[in-house]
Amino acid sequence: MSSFDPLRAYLEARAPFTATELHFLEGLFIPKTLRPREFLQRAGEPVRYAAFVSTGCLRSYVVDSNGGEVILEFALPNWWLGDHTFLTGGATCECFIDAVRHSDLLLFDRASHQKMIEHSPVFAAMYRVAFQKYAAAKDRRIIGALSMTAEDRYLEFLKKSPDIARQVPQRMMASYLGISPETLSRIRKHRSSSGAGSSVLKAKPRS
Amino acid sequence: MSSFDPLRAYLEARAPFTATELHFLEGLFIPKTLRPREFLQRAGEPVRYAAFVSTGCLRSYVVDSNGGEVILEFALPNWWLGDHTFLTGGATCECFIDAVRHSDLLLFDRASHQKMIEHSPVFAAMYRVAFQKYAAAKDRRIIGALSMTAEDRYLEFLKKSPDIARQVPQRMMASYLGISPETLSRIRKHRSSSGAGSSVLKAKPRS
DNA sequence: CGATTCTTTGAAAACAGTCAATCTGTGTGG
DNA sequence: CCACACAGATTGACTGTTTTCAAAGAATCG
Repeated sequence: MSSFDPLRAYLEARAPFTATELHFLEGLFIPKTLRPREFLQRAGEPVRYAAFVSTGCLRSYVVDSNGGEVILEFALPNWWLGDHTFLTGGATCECFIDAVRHSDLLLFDRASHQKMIEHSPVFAAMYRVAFQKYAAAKDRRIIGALSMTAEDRYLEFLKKSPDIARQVPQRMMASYLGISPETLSRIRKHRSSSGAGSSVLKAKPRS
Repeated sequence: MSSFDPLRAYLEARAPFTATELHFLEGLFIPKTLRPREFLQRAGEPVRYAAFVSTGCLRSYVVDSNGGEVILEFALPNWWLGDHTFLTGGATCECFIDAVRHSDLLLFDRASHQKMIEHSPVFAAMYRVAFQKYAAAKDRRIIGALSMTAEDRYLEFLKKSPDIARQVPQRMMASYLGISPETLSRIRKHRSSSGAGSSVLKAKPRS
């Protein structure tokens, strides 16, 4: 029983890694446990690690000019997570990363990541595929943020990420969707009362 | 004088390619010219090509459920452009790509792209760096779309992409920013008349 | 020119945010 | 076990931004 097991399973499910490669890769990851609300990194700190999530749930977020948190992404088991400057060589983190709940991670630094890419073509190919899917998902999120109403974004989120919706507080879901907690609360109320109408918060029953 | 020259210059500026490598790469690209409004691809068509832009200006966009266009990105000379399903193996295009003005492109298909990555480690590394920067830019756009007002998004766009702002119609800029053409027109009017009142980027004496 | 297409403008309505108060559940210490 | 504190969620009233619809005014291109 090793903390590397979840990542080994992840890798083996995606490409035919040899035992030698797996052993090589294992040596480059550093196990780390985070308690709820504990930080992996804060904005402004030097960029150190990115992580593979073995168990738990984390989030990355930035703080905007008004002091509000904007959640960039949530990470569940079998996801990769890091500051978006990690790969491109930025000196300091642009975002905060902390644990939503107790989480087990496997950390790696830039030098290790470089070694993985260079010494394991299989890993390089697999990582490229994962990264490309991730970029396509970002495009879809941009489209949603620019063209959909708050309610439709919420419904799509429930449909596409029910596993995340189940375990993060409503306040964080609102932040991820770019809406205020109050608005999300009203959307939910509207939907639970009036069956399943999609579009608007019409005619409030003024008692 | 070859249509490959702009791409050769792009590559040589970023990594030490050998003459052999360059010649190998050159053979994988197909020159193509697009007139204004001519399509490279339409949503629903099979995924065929992605492109390197030598000259001109293109855009990729999707059509949302209300029939409105949402522009995903503009591409200027020295940019790569393709459907976001190009790299991940989707069968059909999710977006439209057409030329904003007369443009010269170098097309490549998936098989060629695979060859570039596999046979030229230098190209693979360079492409990875470009792609990672591109993904980080997407994150910043998500943050902006979720947390900034229409006016601030417009101002940031002017600051970060003055070259694009100069050559695309206002209507398209609005679509890229996720606001209606009318709202963009009002923002511009408001700014030209009343000096420079902005909600966040106040008093920036740009001489 | 004439025909588009793009931009501007006005008025009304939809949509979402803010502020403030209340309600709910959870966990803590007495 | 209870009382309390605290954070999260809900609700109401209000404000402000953005969209929509409609029409008129530029600009562009064949």
